[in-house]
Amino acid sequence: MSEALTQPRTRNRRGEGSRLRDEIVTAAGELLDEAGTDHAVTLRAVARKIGIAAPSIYPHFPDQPSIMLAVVTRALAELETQLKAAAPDASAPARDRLLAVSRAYLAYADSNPMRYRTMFGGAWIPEAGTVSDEELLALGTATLGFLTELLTACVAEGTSTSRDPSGDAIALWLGLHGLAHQRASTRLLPGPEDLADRIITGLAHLSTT
Amino acid sequence: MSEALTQPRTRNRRGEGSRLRDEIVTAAGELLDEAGTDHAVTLRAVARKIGIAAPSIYPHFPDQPSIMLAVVTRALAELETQLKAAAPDASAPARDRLLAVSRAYLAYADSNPMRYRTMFGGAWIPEAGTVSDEELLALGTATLGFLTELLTACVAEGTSTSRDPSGDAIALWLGLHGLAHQRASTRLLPGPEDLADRIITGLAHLSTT
DNA sequence: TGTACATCAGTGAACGCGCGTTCACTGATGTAC
DNA sequence: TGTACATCAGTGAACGCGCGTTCACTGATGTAC
Repeated sequence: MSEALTQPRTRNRRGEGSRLRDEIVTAAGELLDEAGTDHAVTLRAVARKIGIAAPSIYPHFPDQPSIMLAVVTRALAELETQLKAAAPDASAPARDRLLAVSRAYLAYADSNPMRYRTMFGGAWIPEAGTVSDEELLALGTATLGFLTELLTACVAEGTSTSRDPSGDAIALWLGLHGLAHQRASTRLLPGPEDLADRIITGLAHLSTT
Repeated sequence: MSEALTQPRTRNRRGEGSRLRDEIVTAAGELLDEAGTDHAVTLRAVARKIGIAAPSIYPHFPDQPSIMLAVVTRALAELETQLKAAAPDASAPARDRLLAVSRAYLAYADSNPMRYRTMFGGAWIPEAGTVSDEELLALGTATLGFLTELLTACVAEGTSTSRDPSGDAIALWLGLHGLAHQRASTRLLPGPEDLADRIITGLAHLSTT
């Protein structure tokens, strides 16, 4: 009674039952953002948030970790979209594109700190082997591929002195990840204003001009 | 009965009650390492592991987060000790000392992945304001100070071209953190063999010779 | 067009479990006299 | 030296709670005839 203040939820029409799946993933993501810990994302809490009975989740997800996996999968897709949107078109200098994408990566983490931590924090990784390592790796590969591509273009353009763009792209990603994760964890340790650019130029061997 | 297979634990003598405090912190750290998630570190699990009754924890810790704080505080002290132990004495070139300490940092994370994630993962941060931000910051400052000192020495020695050693020390720490955290989270994404050295030299502006 | 029926989307009550926390307690140990 | 007593270290039973999960179910909706 106390939680039925919202209207009793009109059920989905036949054939549209899978809409609930989306609602579950959305609600789980919101709980994560609000509470700042995956402790809060319980089956019952998700159900409560949507306004359904807890058992209604079972037709869509076998257990809690698989909900988390869906949240992370969606978040990674979001991140990729935002990175692509932030990149100027290919006519712009590769150096500018790499900087823009790197900054967009940090911006994503800044505006979705809890989600970011969950995506790359490893804490959500399913207990049992419900998700294969390969699957996990594939999730993060798109972003890395993007950075590799841009760094290679910088080298071709002459604005990066990297002698191993694919290896250095990993180093760059790790540097971005370090900064993003630290900022997503605490707001302390501000560092100099151009900290992000130092990390990017340092690891991508970019020219400083 | 099933868990009283170990002998019934001789109680501490008078005045030595605070030994139990140490045992609690140790047990919590072990649970963390074994389970790989702070979900496993419950008051009851800790008590079970030591072989005491759950309420016996209360004279030593008011709640679970304060146990986690003690675990993290101890782990940071351990890390600091290992970094100091890994540094050659001051007669060695500063560049060698910085590399040795940076590698020791990564080695610590590699051999204590779960503990590392907990230390810097932010997930253990107490819900309420039981610990001040300043306190948290102070915990991590020792390591950073160490890096700053060494990087400054490299500049003086001429093996680093950094123009802002304290700012670049933060960048270096963040780079190390990114790699350490990633490795502590999954064993995937191996990258090139000299990945660590690329990050260190890139961010510390070290000479490559 | 009407109607019986299968299916789909979701419910509500109930279970057993481990948790944090409380309470009154016990029994060994050191200390004051 | 002996003994009464305060204190300290830790116990064991009990509570209420939210959790995951099961089960039999309900009622609307589309479909076959």
